[in-house]
Amino acid sequence: MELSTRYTPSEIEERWYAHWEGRGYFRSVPDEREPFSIVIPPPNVTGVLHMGHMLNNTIQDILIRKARLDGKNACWVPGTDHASIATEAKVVHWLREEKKLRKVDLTREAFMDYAYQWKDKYGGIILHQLRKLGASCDWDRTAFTMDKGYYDDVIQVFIDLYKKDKLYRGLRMVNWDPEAKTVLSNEEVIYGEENAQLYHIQYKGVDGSAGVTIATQRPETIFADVAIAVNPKDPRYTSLVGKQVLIPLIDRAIPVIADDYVDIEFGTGALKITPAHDPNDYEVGQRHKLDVIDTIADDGKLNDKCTFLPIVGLDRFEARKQMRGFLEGCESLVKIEDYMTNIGRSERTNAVVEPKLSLQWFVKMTDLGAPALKAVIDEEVKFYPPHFQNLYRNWMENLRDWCISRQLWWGQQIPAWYLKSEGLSQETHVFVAANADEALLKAKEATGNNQLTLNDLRQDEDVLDTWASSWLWPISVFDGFKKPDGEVSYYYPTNVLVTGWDIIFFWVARMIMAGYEFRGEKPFKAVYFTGMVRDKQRRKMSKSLGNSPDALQLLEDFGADGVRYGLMSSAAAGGDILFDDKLCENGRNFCNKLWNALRLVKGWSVPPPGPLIRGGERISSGISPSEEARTSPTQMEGERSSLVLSESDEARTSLPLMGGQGGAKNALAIHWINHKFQQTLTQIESDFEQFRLSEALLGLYSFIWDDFCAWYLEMVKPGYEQPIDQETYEATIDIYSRIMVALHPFMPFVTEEIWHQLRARTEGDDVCVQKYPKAVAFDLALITQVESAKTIITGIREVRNQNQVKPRDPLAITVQDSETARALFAQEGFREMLMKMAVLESLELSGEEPANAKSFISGTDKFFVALNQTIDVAAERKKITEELEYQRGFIRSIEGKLSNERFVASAPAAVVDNERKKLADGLARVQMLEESLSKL
RNA sequence: GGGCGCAUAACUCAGUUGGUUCAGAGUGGCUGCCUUACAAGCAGCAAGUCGGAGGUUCGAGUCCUUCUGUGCCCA
Repeated sequence: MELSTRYTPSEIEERWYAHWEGRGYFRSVPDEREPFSIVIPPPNVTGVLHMGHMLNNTIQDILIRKARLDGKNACWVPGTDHASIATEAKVVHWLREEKKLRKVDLTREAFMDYAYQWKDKYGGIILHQLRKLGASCDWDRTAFTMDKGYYDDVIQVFIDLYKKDKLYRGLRMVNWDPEAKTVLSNEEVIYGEENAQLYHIQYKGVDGSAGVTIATQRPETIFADVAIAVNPKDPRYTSLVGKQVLIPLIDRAIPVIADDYVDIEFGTGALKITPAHDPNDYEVGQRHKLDVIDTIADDGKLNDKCTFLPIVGLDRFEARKQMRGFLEGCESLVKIEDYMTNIGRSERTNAVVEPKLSLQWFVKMTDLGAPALKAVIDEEVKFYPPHFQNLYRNWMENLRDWCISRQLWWGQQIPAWYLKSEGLSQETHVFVAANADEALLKAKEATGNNQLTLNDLRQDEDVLDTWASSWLWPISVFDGFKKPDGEVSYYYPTNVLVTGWDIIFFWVARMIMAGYEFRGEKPFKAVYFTGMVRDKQRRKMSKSLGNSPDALQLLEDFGADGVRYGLMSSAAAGGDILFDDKLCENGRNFCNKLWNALRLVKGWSVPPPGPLIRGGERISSGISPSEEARTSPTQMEGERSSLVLSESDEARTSLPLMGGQGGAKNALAIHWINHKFQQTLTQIESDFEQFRLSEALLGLYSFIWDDFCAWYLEMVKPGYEQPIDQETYEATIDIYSRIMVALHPFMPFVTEEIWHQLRARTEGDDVCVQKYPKAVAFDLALITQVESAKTIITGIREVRNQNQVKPRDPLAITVQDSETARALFAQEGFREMLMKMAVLESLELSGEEPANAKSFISGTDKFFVALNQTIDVAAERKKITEELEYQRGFIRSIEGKLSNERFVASAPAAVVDNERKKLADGLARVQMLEESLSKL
């Protein structure tokens, strides 16, 4: 079969994904195996796949696929978050555009019907997009934070917390989003430096004196002022404290008070106190028992409490503009100065947040926080990278109560009912219950009035903060609230959470709290924090900047494996990644490399069983192999070669080295690549344990590209139109297959395809469900030996390059006879390997230094490359002299170390021995260089 | 103001408990190759006082102090 020179991912990916899913490989049910579970950070149900998702989910998929290959019961639970504000906004927009309906004209029930319709039609697109990435989620478990069961869990938790007195309703200063007309949690407010103006306004004294000048950036709120505050230590104002001043334009008298909160340095040192519109002013107001005058309505417009009619009904920003004229008109405006300040904006709508006094539901955080903080400090829950502990601790030690009510419809409606009757304060008549009937029972009980009906009750209009549902995610997706002893006890705690550090407070911390509060146990053993994906200019990728590449287009252009490679190759845990298409290009090229290695191997012809063919050519030389190549073991028809026959890696690497059908060279190459693979696997195992996924991938990449393709395949590759021996062929297919398993977690599609191209496989023999190769002990000496061969070959190639000798022109090499050289060449296959890889016509070991040759040193051996050209003696002399300088310096530094008694006495013996060896090698090299120099 | 990071080649970044020839990778650059798997490729090469200064140590890119620059979080 002809294979294209390029790997074409598109149809291959679709086919394999369907195959995996069809065979139920991603399905997990509890069994006797060790579980390995991950719950997906649920993307917004409105979301579409972006770079952050791809990074995040690639990491999860790698971990899940690795666990699956390791024989664990891997379970990855997918799902979406109802994202109350974002989704409600989309639904409102959709109703307006498509249905010509306004939210205000709809009943709550009708709106919710439409919202669910919208969700079913447009929601969860992202889950389908994740399939294109290769995400091996158990789709049968797809969860949604507004599913009936999930909804009920959220309600039950609310009731539970209320019963435990960890939840209360109270009047507090909150962050109000006038655009979405809802309250926001502190975490939903984004602060940024913005240009603003500071208005210096004079408040005249009631006694006709000059009074005081204050500085404010919000002149439109002066009508809500209830006092002027100064610092008690401020000598400028001591005489004023206790006096009354007049608010400009309306001439309402307010007192001047003293409070430590006031910063003497800032502005004029006098501060207007507006408890309704500033959290700090609210605190001051509380301390001094001042009134609260709320002059701004829910929509951000000024209300009639201003008592200054010209600006009533104006938006707060418009009012601010007009205030300038009004203040100038009454000669109260002293000056306006520009300054930079932090402005808080709504994460969702970008509207400037309005501090507002409001009656909301809060979760008490102190009790919840303590075990959650301890868990992380004690590394019960381990953070990767660990420094996020500090960020977490910083926040957890300064917890404020969590405002969980939102003035929206899309979400879990707060299960609290109030008695409608006038005159009763809502606070004293709140009934928290699972449903209206229960609430009614409670109401009757509490009031002693059995005549009450459902009509007398009113349910709280608000819904819960989205995070007040997603903090239950790791428990609820396993139905852990209703069946605490069910499968949740198998999967929980989950193994690892993979998420961006930007939601460490929103979500991670709260999940840990919920875990301990509702199950008495952590929700996950480890948290892997991903960095942010940024563009080349280091900007965060965002829709508004338009700098985020289209995720689907990337998958289309480079293939899922290519994109996965691109994201992972530069994604150390916690570090931001500067995304560049180039990275995906590397990934695509890597797929292509793998593909072409396949083409090479598939192109080999294997002769039918019969007389053995000796693959390694023997060229007579002065070197005699340590012993005659042993013949390969007798083989049964159809049995795999001795070099590959065993299923266990242990046996594979402990085989004696001997020449097989492919000769000593191929035998050496096969052994070497197998041992090198073990070495790579050992590293990968440790990388995985520490979540060093990027290192694991790069390790595999260089093993495959350099060791396997550039060296191994070139070593065993037969000559043009030559067949390959059975043994080498089998060994190659075998190692190639195992490499595909090792790479599969990172690049699932291309590895599955190649796995099937390499051999005819029986139904169900898929790479996706193999056993991950287990690292066993490897022979470092053997690896080092072949490394020396590589160094020598590179040395010869360099001489070639420098002297314009064509790669295909055979060269004659002389090796300076020495003990070390003899030892090297005693290795069977070593010489043949050099002959082939360096393209040599002869290789002699000799005591004589050949004339007219270029020399180089590798290790402590000296090689002469015969050239049919005159040697530039001066240039050669210069080169050798430079090298000599370097080597002498090298020796001096080692001698320095070794002559230091304290070094010799305190450093470990191995280190000292190694220094001695380095010194001896250095001296040998110096001697050789000096010889060369004298002969020139 | 409090806290947390980062600074290594032209660029983007690795570098694990301090110790092998440890100063690395990829990209870019340079030289030469259309070599029968791959030009999305092959062979080779050059570039760094590991931000500055001090300290601990037999030994520091790695640990400590400090300075400078820079980014982020919280207030």
